[in-house]
Amino acid sequence: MDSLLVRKLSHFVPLLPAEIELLKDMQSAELAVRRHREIVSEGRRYDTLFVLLDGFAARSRVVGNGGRQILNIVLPGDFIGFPGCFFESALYSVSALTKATVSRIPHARLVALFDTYPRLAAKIFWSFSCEAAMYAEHLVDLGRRSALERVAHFLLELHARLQLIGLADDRTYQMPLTQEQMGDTLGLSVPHVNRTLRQLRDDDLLVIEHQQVIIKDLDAVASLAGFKWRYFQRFGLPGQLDATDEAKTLQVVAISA
Amino acid sequence: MDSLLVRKLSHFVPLLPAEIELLKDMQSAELAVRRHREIVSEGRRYDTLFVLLDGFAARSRVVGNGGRQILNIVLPGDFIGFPGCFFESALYSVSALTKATVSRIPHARLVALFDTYPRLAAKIFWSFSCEAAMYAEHLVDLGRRSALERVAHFLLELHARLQLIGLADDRTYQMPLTQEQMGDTLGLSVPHVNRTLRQLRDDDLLVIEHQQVIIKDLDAVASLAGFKWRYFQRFGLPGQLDATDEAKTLQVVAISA
DNA sequence: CGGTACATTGAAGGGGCTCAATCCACGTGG
DNA sequence: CCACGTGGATTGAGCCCCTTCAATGTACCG
Repeated sequence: MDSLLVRKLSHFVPLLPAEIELLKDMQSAELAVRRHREIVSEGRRYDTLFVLLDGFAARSRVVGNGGRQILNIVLPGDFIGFPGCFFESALYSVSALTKATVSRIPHARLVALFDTYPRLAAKIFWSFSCEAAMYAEHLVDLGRRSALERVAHFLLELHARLQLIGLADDRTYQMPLTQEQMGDTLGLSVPHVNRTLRQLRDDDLLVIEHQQVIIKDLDAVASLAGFKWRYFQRFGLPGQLDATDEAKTLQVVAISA
Repeated sequence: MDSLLVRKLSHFVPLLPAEIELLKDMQSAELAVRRHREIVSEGRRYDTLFVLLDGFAARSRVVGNGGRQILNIVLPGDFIGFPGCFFESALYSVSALTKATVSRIPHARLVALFDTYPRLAAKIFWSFSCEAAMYAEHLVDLGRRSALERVAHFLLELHARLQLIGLADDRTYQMPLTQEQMGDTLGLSVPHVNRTLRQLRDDDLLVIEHQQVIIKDLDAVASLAGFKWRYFQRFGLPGQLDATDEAKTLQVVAISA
């Protein structure tokens, strides 16, 4: 069975068999990370990319006055290291929200990929674009949506992302975040997150119990949140980078090598 | 003289002379865009990247209830098209805030770059990382900063970015945004932007008059806003991709090929 | 059994919004 | 040359969403 990384990437860009092999080959042995432990620390140098194989993690920044902003939630199959990994030192911390396992991809391997297998490098970078699009969506959330819309939108996005990797079924999924962590991602205080969840529950739209999200009325929640699929659409690359075009790809590799 | 694009890119990653030539060559003739005109429209397919050569532009999204969120301000030398250009249809609109001129880079040229000149492609993608980092910073703004901090931080960031391309001097720069546009980027209402600017003025920290920002007390504003350079640092690629180290670079290619 | 982590609820206050009026600079046509 | 229209800045009054502070409840764990 394919790894979650492969499964997620192929949702966006078709992967050649050789590329799947290469992805597998690039990763180190699995590495266990304990809950609350930092995988990447803000301000520190680091020269490896990670892939989250299992568990939840959060990319975050602490701000002067003691507050904290979670930039995004990292799910299994996601890369850890963009965009910070391209700077002198990490711009943000990434810490495990649950027990997690990761594998490492040495930075040098990624760089080398540009020479040896540019098309795979391109595909990986495209997945980074997807991540940037999620940031942008999050921006709209914080800038222009009410607390109710934010919470609803957040939970729907998580649902959609988890479904993509087979970790959520139709209406429910496990969601290990505390209300404090939700508040930190949505720019809300803990009590208000709580009240907002209560309202969703009272309105029979959505319940969280025992870390399980149960969406009672998907359409209503989606319309309340203004949720659209957007960045989950497939990439649009007419003809190019297409898995059915293997001959051409291999030829290119030969030339550039 | 080098173009602004080259000048900006070289701040982050060293460019080889051949790469500079190539960048120049990839761009179409200049294209004039009138104020308020959309360069890219949300939801529409489009298959070219743009480079903003002159003027200001904004990447934005309209939300259900009539509001609008500006995701970031596009300055001369910036690419237009990330991350939206990698999706079926544009995720956001980009519209000119002033009279502007752009040049086009056909999407196909960029894709081809991965085969013909992967290292330049890599550098361009690295500049996209920088953009993603700005999104993240903007997230912290909206999530965890007060109106006063937001406005101050925003104006300092613009100042720093404009200095990078030689469009701002020590303490002043031209800033063509209306208060409404500032409000749309900072998630604030027009009256409140106004009151906040007034406060900055009353405290002798910063003035805007005739579309000119005058920073009276840079240190005070910076500390108020918690402004740090962060994503303006150079990229940290020890040895690799370094223009002064071409021999080693080639060696890496040879090994990994 | 006490301790810790987290959820829940209440009361009070404030930061920022909405609504609305006014002002100002500028361009345009009569 | 002036009247008018328009886009934008400015200011005020009232209110509401969300925060802060604080207390209580509850599950789990050593």
